Amino acid sequence: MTNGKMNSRQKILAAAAELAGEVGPGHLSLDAVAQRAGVSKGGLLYNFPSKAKLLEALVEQHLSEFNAALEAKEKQWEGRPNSLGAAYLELFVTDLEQRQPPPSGLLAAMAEDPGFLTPIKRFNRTLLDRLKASSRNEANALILFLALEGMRSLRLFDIDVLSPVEQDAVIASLGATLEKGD
Amino acid sequence: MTNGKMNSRQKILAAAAELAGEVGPGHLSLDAVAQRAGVSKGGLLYNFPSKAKLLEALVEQHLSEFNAALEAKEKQWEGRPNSLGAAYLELFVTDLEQRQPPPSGLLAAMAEDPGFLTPIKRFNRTLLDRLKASSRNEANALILFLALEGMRSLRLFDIDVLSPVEQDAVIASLGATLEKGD
DNA sequence: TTTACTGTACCGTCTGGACGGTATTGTCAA
DNA sequence: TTGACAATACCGTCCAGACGGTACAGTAAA
Repeated sequence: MTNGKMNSRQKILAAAAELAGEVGPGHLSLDAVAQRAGVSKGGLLYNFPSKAKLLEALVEQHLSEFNAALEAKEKQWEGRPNSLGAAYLELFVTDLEQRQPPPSGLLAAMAEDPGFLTPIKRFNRTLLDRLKASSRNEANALILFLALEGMRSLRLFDIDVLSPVEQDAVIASLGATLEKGD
Repeated sequence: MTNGKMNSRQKILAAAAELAGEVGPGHLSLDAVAQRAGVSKGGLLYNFPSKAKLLEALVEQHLSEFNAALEAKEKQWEGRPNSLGAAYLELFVTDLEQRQPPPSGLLAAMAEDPGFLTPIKRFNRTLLDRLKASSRNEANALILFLALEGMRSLRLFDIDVLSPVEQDAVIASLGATLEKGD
């Protein structure tokens, strides 16, 4: 489990995500990733046989990290009504507090081929279904989902226009709707 | 205004947006754009001296088209409270009905350099300010903005997960909030 | 004569990826 | 215990092609 391979893969993935943010999503090159990861190009291609596989892994990693964080938050709200909605909302709050850098790896994958985002589509669909199932008011579940998706995309593009005060207002308002039992 | 230059420019812009959707945002090449537009490469570079200028124009075009459409809708709702919010919402409805293709040009610009999106940031900020000003409930204005932004980004990435029924529910719910005078 | 191109040739650079090595560790029969 | 070989995890180099951009001569309309 804790073999050398894991380590190299992780370093490469991290380097790729980091570089994507620096050079622009469409300018991620294998050479640069290898260099940043402290690995030769041959080594990179050993771990990821093609650029496509690397980008695919970048999307997968983002998804699994997001999912893990969401499940962790959900446990904290266990039992309460609409724990998923609360967890999803809470995840955003902590993300904002911790000033997480935007997941530029996603943009790099999309620049290469939007098809790389289909796993995200699937994930979002099941997330939305679960959100609807655990809420009494369907429209509110949809709007919660969309509003957070909106914030997410604004941050992803680095064109976030909401002030911290406004962000708090949005979160408070969505949270209030949640607590009314919807 | 309707001189020959405009025509070539328009053809090039249209070809670029079209191609970006076909080959992927990060694979837009000047050669291919020129060919698609029925223009020589020299001609393309005569109209847009560099790739950066072309992408810049792509973003500008999108913005001005969006703005024009929004102003047109706003006139229809003139006088009524929160006419801007209603217009913005309505714009989405007609966009959905007409099954407008996603503006892939934006993605191509972003793939090259996210900085190309700063005009959109400015636009969004003023839009949000106006939305807040014309609404009595600030939080509702923010959520309207974000929810529509969410739908927009999902469509942009072509990972829209909402069924038509769900879309209608969202629009109806946002519209109802609007009519309550918020 | 100017404007708005066309057409072609070309240059320098970057990129994905193939390929042939190599060091280390593991396996296993004699 | 040892010698033969195999698998793992890389390294370093090379290359064909694509790309942005330049240069320049020609042309047809206004």
